[in-house]
Amino acid sequence: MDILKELNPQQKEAVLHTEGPLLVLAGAGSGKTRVITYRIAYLLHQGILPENILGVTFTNKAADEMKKRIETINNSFSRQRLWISTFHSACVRILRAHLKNPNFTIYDADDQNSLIKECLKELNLTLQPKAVLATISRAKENLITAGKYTPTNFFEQKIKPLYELYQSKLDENNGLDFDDILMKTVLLWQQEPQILELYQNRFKYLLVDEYQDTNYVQYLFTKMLVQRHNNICCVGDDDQSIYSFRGADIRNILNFEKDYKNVKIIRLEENYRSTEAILSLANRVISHNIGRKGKTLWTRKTGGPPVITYVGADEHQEAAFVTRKVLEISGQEMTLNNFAVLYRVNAQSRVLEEAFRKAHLPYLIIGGVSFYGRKEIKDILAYLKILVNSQDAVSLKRIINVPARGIGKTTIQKIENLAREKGISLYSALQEIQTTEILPPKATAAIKKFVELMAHFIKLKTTKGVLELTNELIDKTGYKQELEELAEHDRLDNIKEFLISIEEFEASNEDKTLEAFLANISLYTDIDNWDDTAPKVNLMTLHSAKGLEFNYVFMVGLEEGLLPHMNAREEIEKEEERRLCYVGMTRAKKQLFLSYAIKRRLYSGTFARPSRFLLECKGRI
DNA sequence: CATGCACAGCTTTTT
DNA sequence: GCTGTGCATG
Repeated sequence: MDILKELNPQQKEAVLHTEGPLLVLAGAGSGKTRVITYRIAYLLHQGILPENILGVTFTNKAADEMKKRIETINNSFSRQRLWISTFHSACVRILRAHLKNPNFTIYDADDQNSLIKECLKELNLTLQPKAVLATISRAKENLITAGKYTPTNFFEQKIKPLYELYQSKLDENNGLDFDDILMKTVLLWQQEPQILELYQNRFKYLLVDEYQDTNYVQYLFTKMLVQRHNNICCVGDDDQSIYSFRGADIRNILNFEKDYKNVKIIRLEENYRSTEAILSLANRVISHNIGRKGKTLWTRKTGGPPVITYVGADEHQEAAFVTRKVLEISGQEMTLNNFAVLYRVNAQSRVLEEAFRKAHLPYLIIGGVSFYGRKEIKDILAYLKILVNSQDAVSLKRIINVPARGIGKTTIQKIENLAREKGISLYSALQEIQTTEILPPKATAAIKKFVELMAHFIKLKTTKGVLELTNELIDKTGYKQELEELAEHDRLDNIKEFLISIEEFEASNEDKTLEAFLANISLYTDIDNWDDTAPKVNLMTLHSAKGLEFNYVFMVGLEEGLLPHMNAREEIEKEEERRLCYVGMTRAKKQLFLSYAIKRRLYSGTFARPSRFLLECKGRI
């Protein structure tokens, strides 16, 4: 097979070792994606059917790219039958196939927030929604359902009833949060072994990317799945584990040898991305961490322009430095998409934006408030979600009076009361309440009009596609008109963009139903649609930068308190900050710039001391 | 029901 | 120090 010539000995070994558990410890820029794609291409070449392979990645973007790359190597297989997807997408597919009520709504962070606030109100508690949700999320990641949740301290005692109420509301709404998607899949497999068997038999070969960032449910998912055929290939890098705050457990990769028998371990240590100047510095920083699997990256790209450190008087000077350098280098040879500015917290982007705008440098912020997180998009999506799942009260309450149609807070309260009394959904209560005299005539008329409007859309849904339906929706609800009257051009543009994304969905997916569209869109984020060829400087957090590479990388705000962040107090947390720093540094191909400011106004504090990670490079820059 | 003001909250977040 | 949220007022 010709393609094997394009691999180095270790990569080739990883591709050819198809039977039995395999752990590939792949350093930054060592051709990890190449190994996975070639491995799948090789399996297909060996006559393995596409439906017998499951590849799991962490982003849709990675999944899409992988699929494309496999096709360029080998395009004689059925794209439909090969599953390369995120954990969540795979689980949604499984749940949609086996759940009694498959038209569930996926609740994002925003929806979760509304729901937990309701719960806090009902139980008369004043905890931080964020803290509550984080605790519930941690529980779900560890497969602890509300019923099984046993408090061990005062805080958790307060959480218990909240978790129970929150979950019962989710169930009533037929809504699943992101954690439910994973937890319910594994629970389904535990409760109905014949369903698990179905998938065990189907997926003879499992590949998991970014294994260092899997949490307990994801770990279980993979472990249960491979029990029959035992062909699991996990690829990851313990030095790039940066999501422990989301439940990622580095032990999954560190204990791989104990979890599976006859494990083969292959290290990929040749870095094809960065120059020696960059890599030696990164190696130096990460060597300060203990408890590593241990590997040292090397590169053939000896020398290279030195890593440059810049000290600014304040954050504005720092931003000016970045702008100046970008202009200087881009003027000579490089288009702007070759540049990235990486920071620890999103709040740092503002100063940079100002500087870029002043210099007329086009830039693009990745992450932050996502496109699908925008109010106008979420509103439209809420309408669509109700059409699929009328039990979804969160979405219903979101748009019942958007645009304003005379259904106020008291009215909604009365409808909610009726729904609770009769034990029916909020949507059913809308119909029910019209036959009573609970509401004043004006409100009843407004409800009637709203219900008729929704009924119209529900009927339309059976005959029209998603695009036509949505077009009519923004029109008939008066949503578009309102934005036009308020001259909200940005929002109108966003809606136009949303309509384009529907067109793209209809063009590229076989299942063009609204159900499929919603399931798909809930699992997509900005980075998945990111056009990395547009001539713009990329701005993003260090976290968002994982898996990406740029010729020129600027890491800004290398100060104690920012990187490592002040909230990372424990030593293990400091080590994760160091890994974050390592991830940032290893994104650079040609040249790396490190900077900090002597004085920085962020929130109300001032940071002053250079980051310890800079000091750890000492003697090298 | 819309607007304004006060006040909380502020790390990262592939899904 | 800034921004989004939530309640009170008109």
